[in-house]
Amino acid sequence: MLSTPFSTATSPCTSPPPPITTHQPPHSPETLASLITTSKTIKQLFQIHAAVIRHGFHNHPLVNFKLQRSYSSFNRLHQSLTLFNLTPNPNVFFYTSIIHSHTLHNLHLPGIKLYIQMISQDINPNEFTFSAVLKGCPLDSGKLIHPHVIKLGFDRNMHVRTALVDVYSRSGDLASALQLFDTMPERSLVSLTSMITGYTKHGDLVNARALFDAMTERDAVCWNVMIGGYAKYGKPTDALTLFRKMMRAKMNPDEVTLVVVLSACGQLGALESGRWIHSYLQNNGIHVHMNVHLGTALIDMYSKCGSLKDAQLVFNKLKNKDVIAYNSMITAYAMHGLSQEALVLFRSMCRMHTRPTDVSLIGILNACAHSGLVSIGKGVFLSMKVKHKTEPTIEHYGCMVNLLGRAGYVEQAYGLVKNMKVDPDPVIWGTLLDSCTLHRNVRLAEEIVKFLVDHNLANSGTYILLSNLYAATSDWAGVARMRTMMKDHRVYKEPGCSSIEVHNKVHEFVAGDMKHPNSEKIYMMLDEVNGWLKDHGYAPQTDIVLHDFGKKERARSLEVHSEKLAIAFGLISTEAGSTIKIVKNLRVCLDCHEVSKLISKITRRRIIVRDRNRFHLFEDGSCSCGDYW
DNA sequence: GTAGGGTTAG
Repeated sequence: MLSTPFSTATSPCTSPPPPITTHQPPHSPETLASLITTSKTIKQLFQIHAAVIRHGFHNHPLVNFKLQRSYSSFNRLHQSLTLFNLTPNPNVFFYTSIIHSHTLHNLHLPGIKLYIQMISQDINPNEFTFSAVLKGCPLDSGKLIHPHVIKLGFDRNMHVRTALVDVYSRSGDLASALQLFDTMPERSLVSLTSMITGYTKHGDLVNARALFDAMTERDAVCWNVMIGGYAKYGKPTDALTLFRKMMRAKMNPDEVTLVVVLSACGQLGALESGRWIHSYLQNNGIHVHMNVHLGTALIDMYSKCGSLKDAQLVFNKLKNKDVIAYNSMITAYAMHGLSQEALVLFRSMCRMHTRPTDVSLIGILNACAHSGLVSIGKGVFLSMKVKHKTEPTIEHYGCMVNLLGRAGYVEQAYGLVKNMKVDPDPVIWGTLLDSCTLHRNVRLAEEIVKFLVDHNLANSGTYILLSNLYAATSDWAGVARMRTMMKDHRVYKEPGCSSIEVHNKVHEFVAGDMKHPNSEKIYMMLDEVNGWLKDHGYAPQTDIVLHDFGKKERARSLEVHSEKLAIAFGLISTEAGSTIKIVKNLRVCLDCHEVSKLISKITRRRIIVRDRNRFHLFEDGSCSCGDYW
């Protein structure tokens, strides 16, 4: 235990201060001030602070100021604030610095309170103060401070103006942001980046890209914003394309670039590209195990690309694991159906005094859902409030509804939805209807759909799910009714889409796709596969199709599900015996699941499919999900 | 002596 100058201000310091090598008289305020600035560890700072007190310089303005700043830079905001409060008549420097420290810790409201305190003490803020208080501050506070900026004439200052642009653009008031941006005395790289960030944060990638393309100079930060924008808004292919452009432009990627690119790789299931980044890190002397951001991004990428082993390797080597790193690994186990491993890791995380967050609990509940661990899941859910001090959110309820519904307790799940403290959302109704389909519970499904329609809560998913249920029970008249209703309400089914990465390139397929350059060969392969399946006595399952086709046509439409096209392409374009990895946007359908099992047996290939919810590893005729998904 | 833009988990 370190003795700090705060707890033992008058007790002797146990270790001597570092040797003094300047020609300043020993322990002059100037020497101490420069020692504070150069201290490398919090321990050194404590020692110097003790020396300051011993020599009676604790009221020296410069020394005091530097101590305040240093504590803050070592993440000791509390100590920094104590010093500030002990400072008699703090001037604008003290105020600006302590406000900035709060801002950096995302404590905007206390920062704004200090700003108000400063004004009430008749200390005039300057351009530095405004930059500090506006950085990252919420829109309503920003709007209150904006007139002060104008009144004191700092709105032409580059830093202050940029901070204002940032306040508005971050909060989505892009019109105000743009107005401030367009009337700037001059644009800077930073102000442009802030504007681009505003666009990307609100999904306007087109305007963001237009500004980005028009830039005359670019640094890593603005590349990161643009690439990250694509990654976040479901355009991972564009993110990777832009990243390659960045490399061609000889701009060195930094840690943030690689984190967002890894996220894009994960979304795409682009393992080869992800591995390339991992090698890049190793070749450039970046120690992944020392960097929790990159480590976590790699865990997430490997897990989403189906390489759980690699995710575990990175996780095990990772030093200073934080809750996000744990959550990534717990989620990885859950997605791969390894529920016990997820639970074990969760418990060991709690033992290491890392407090679980709502995401950890979502991970655990999903892990239970993927293995039908009903009573464990119920236990976790009930303990959330007491043990983990977390109020269940709609997402936790969603997990529980999924867990109960999948396991066959559909009525219990419905009861939970009716009695929960939060308003049900379309996702939770969808989950419930999905369970009705799985367990062929037409009566409850119709009751739910009637409720949704009566309360104006029905959406495209509602009709699709009920339609699937009618199809599953061969009620083709019901399917037809749904189709008419969907046409009347102009709702369309989200098209199924599967992708596969071959030789560093991602190929996408939608159902019945003929657009791929190798289409002819793919369909020939598919015919061959269908022949094998027939030889193995497989009859296509015709009950999950949405369309009211005749039996033969229904079989035909199943044959060309996007997933089968991707597998067929994988079979013709990868080495015999190698693993085929598919990523798809919807859940695996029953027929594709059966077919994948058989193909894995017939071709002796491992097939890994990542669907909307989890992984399926098909090997030698069976699936890692144990047919429970 | 004080200032503006970017990061990971569901």
